[in-house]
Order: sequence, then structure tokens, then C-alpha cells
Amino acid sequence: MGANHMARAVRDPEERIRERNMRLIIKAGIEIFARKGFDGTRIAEIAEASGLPKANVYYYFSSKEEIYTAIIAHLLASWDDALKYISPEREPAEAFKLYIKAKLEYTRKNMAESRLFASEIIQGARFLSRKDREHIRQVTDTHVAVIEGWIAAGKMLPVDPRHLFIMLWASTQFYSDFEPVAVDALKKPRLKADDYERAASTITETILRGILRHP
Amino acid sequence: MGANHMARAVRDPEERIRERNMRLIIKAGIEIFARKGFDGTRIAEIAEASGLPKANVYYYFSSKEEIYTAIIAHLLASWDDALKYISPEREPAEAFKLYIKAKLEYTRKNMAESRLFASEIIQGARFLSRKDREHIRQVTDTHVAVIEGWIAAGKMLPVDPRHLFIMLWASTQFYSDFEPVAVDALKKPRLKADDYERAASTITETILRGILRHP
DNA sequence: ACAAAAGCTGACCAAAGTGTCAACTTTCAA
DNA sequence: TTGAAAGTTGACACTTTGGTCAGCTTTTGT
Repeated sequence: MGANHMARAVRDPEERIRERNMRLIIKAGIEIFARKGFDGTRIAEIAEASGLPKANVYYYFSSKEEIYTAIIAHLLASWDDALKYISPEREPAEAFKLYIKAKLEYTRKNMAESRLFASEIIQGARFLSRKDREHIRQVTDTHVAVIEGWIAAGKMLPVDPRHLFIMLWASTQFYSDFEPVAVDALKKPRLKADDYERAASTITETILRGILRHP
Repeated sequence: MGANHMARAVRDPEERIRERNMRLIIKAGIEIFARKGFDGTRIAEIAEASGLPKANVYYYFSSKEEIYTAIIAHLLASWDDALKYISPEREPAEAFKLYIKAKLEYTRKNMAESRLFASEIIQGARFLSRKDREHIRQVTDTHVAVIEGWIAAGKMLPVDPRHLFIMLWASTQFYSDFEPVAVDALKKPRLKADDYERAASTITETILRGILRHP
């Protein structure tokens, strides 16, 4: 292992321990914050769920808030991922179809994160920084502009892009955020992959008919 | 006041005090449970918000859960109110338009209730009884049948009614449940009546184009 | 007027919660 | 091999919280 590293301090080997434990804590935290909200979550519970003693959790995070905001920051990174499909080169039909699909897939595979974020918003977005919210606004603006471009080019009907985004965001989020209600409404014991697929096609078809010039 | 009552015990005069205090507690409870969730809410805070000493709150309710479930029960009563517009005699266009409008109006005028309900669902619907959920399922079924009737009569396109309801429910709820995000997405300092009106028209127009035979 | 019912509340617990710490063990570069 | 940094943890201190209670005041039908 010749020219290894000799970095500033001592260790390195992937920083295995630290990384692994922080990951465990974050993972458990997502689950529990999602279920209980910020105030309702007890650190002891996070500790138990991550298999670490409470004092060890405090070795890595100095407070409950620090765990929570670490998670929120991580979440926001994936916020705009699905939006990449809304790009000017694409045709609206294709773009919305892909967006809806990606959004539903993300929300299905990351239920806890989705719920945690929803919970944070419902509880007043107390831990979203001004910067976070500015970021949301900016990303929205960019994509609103794309839609306005499509409208100007006659590629879709003049639908208010901001309200349209809200419809899409709301409709896709619903399936994981409010799963107990979705389950009852669909009369299924639980939601499976094909329920999400049927959701995707219903939303996509309805929205596309709703915003495209009649074919 | 001749044949008054002489009920089993003593008082009656509108039961003023009891009624008034319970109302105050419930009202404060809705606000705070909505913001903090069940676990995050402290009774002391409800007491303070309702202007009563904590011990007095316990004079009327014997536990936190009792306050909470009282509120939930009250909420469910208004659950299906907007759905009355989805009735077989109506034309789909009219029905959906009225439904969307009513739903948005309710959610706007009862933000705290809306959020509390959303919060309860996100946190796993722990306090919805089997009966409550059965009720939801039943009401949905009734209205799904109406839509299926419309589809069979060729009055609208064959859209999956259950997913359609979810789209409507989700899109309308969003504005109050996730107001901080809606505010950012719409670039408004706060949502006002005309934002809800614009939401209503965008949703209505898009959905109607999405489910009706092309006019 | 008056006694019984209803309403009120400060003071008090026991339990649960957050966060700290000193002493111990493990890891690792030299 | 070694010693310093990193990691671990039981026990503890302190605060908050849900819930109780005994004794007080107010209301009310008669």
C-alpha cells in the first residue's frame, strides 16, 4: 500500500466505523421521525432502532435537532431529481409521463423519507432554512419557464404551470404519504407495484388529456 | 317555565359552562395537534392555549387520547360533506366542478382540521377505528359506483374512479396541508381567496378535459 | 336561603425525556 | 509495540410531561 495517504490526522480506512454508525442512526431516524414527527420522536427510540446505546448516538450527534436537520438536508438533495424530465428539448407528453413515473417510483421506494418531509411541512416547515425554501422556489421557477415555453409554442394548452405542478406533486405524493387512506380507497390490503403502475397510468392519461390539444 | 324537565340530576341551562369549556379545549387541541401531532402535543400547551389551567382540562377529558379521539370523531363527520355533489342525477362536469370547489373551500376554512387529519394519517392512522375506516371505504364505494354509472352511460371516459378520487382529494388537500410548499411554489407570501379560486379553476378545467369526451 | 352538584385549581407524583460524563476499550500509524 | 485518537457505555443529573387529588368556589333547583 505504498503512497497511501497520511492525511491531516490519523485514520481513513473508509472511515468505516463513523460512517457506518452515522448511517444507522440516520436510517433509524428517518423511520421514526416520519412516524412521530420531530417533537414526538425520542432519541432513546432512535438509539434502540439503530442498535446503539443512547450515549453513543450522542457521540455522533449533539442533539435531536442535529439528527433531524441532517436528514432534511439529505432529503432536499433528492427533491428535484424527478424534475429533470421537464426539460425544453422534450415533448410535453413524454416529459410529464416520465416525471409522473419517476415521482411515483421515488415515493414508493422511499416512503419513510417522503413521509418525513410531508410531516415536516405539515408541522410548519420549522426546520427548512430560508435557503432551502429559496431553492425550492428557484427549481420551480426553472420548470415553470419550460412549461410556459411549451404553451407559447402551442405544444400544450395554457394551463397555470404552478397549479399544474401542485396537482402532480400532490397526486403522486399521496400514495405513500397517506397510504392508509389510499389503501382504503383502493380496497387493497396494501399497495403493491401494480397499484403504483395503475396510479401512474391514470394520472398520466388524465393529465395529458387535460393539458394537450385534443388529438 | 312550567313543564321544564327535572331530568335525572340538576342542571341544564344549555349546559353553558361545560359546553363552552369543552369547545375551547377542542379548538385549542385542533390547532396544536395539527401542528405537533399526537405525540408531540403537550396537554399543558392545550391548556394554555384554551386559557384554562391544566387541571381543569383534565376535569373534562380524562386523557390526552380522549381529547384527540373526540376531535377525530368530529372531523370524520364532515369528511363526506363535499362528496354529496357526486350524485347520479347530476352531469359529471357539474358534479366535479362543485365537488372541487366545495373541497377547496372546506380545506381553506378549516386548515387546522385538515392538517390534523393529514397528520393523523401520516403517522399511521393509529386512532382511526376499524369502524371509521370502514366508513371511509363505504362512502368511497358509493361514489365510485356513481362514476361507473356515468362511464357506462358514456358520459365520461373510462377513468379508474378510485385513482381519480385520489387525484382530486390529493390536489385539493395540498393547498392547506402543505401550505408552506404551496406558498413557495406559487411565489406568494401567503395564500388568499383568489389563489384558491385559481386552484379550483385549474384543477377543474384540467380534470374535466381529462375525463370527458372531447367536446 | 341552602345543600348538593358542578366546576376549579395549586400542589404534587411517578415516569419519561434530553443531554452529560468519566472511565473504559478498540483502532491504527509510526 | 505503543500511545494517542476514536469509539463505547453505564450511570447520572436535570427537566418536562401526563395525570391525580384534596379542598376550594360557584351554580342551581327547590
